[in-house]
Amino acid sequence: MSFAKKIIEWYHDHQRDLPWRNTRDAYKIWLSEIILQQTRVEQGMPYYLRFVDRYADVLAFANASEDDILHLWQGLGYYSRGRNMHKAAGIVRDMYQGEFPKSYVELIKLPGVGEYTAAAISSFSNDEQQAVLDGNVFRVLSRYFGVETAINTPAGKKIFTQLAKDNLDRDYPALYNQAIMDFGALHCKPKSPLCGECELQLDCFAYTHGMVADLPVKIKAKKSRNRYFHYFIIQKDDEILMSKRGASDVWENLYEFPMIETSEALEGLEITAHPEFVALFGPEVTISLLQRNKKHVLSHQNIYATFYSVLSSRDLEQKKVNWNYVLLKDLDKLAKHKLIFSFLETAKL
DNA sequence: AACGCGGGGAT
DNA sequence: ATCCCAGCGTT
Repeated sequence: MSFAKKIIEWYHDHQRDLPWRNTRDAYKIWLSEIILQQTRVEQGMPYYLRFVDRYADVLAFANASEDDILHLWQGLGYYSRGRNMHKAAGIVRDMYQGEFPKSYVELIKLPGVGEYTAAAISSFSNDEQQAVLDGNVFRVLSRYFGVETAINTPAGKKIFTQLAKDNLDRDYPALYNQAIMDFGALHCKPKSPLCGECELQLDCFAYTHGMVADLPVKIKAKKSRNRYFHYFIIQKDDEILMSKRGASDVWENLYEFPMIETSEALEGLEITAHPEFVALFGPEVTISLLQRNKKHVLSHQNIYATFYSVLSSRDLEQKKVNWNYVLLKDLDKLAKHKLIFSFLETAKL
């Protein structure tokens, strides 16, 4: 029996019932695929349900504002996905008359849709013969066929792309793609895979050679850097000063409190001697510490955030173009990153 | 070819 | 602590 048939056989007995598998609507499949990029099914599920409920079709999605999309995306991470989705929806509205494309060659042109996502949507919505290659597929193929080339190198990508294509079930591309990903997620897991009860055991290179724990090979990421953020809570009557983050850094276009970044950790109220602080607030300022060195871990950096309460007599709204006073009761409506919304949950302003 | 980009769960 | 998740875009 072919590799594909064995995978599909496993799938018949073990598949998950997921909402985006019960539709051929390319819009809904697109929604699920973008949400699930680098995101576990359990984590993405509530977001998927919220999005299909709020935006029933791509036109509703396109006609929302980017702020609205990011607000619904809040807490899911990798926010460029939300921004790119909004751009893509606008393209589908303006260039495709609101009809979501279903072919690989059209899908891959959309922002946020790469090779994996184009293969997934075109096979699931239109039975195109496109093999998906995601983290699950890399792992299953490397173990079963014994490929030791690192998966996160161009050479590895080339080998695995070919291997994925060669093993695609040409008669049932959608079924096979779903099957191999579920097999990787539920059975051929990164840690403690279920080899003991695996029907593919005797044909699996890694199992027969005692290399299951060694595959796939992956080049390790470099170490995270440390950053120190100082956030200022500035209230005026029933309003609070908020700032919208710019490009070329984390959390692009999300809202937060006005802040200063320093290259080293600071003690107590040392921030008041910082040139940037003096330029913003001047000498006539009252400041107090609210929360110190809250650690926030991203995949590529460690952020240490300190929160201060600030009373200033200056007109601070004009200090920066991205600064604006927001009614406290409207704070919930802004798209914020986790550091900010989790501070607000405990702060009770 | 390498890097930047979140947040959370499993081990 | 470390790994990795239905990856993509930029440099």
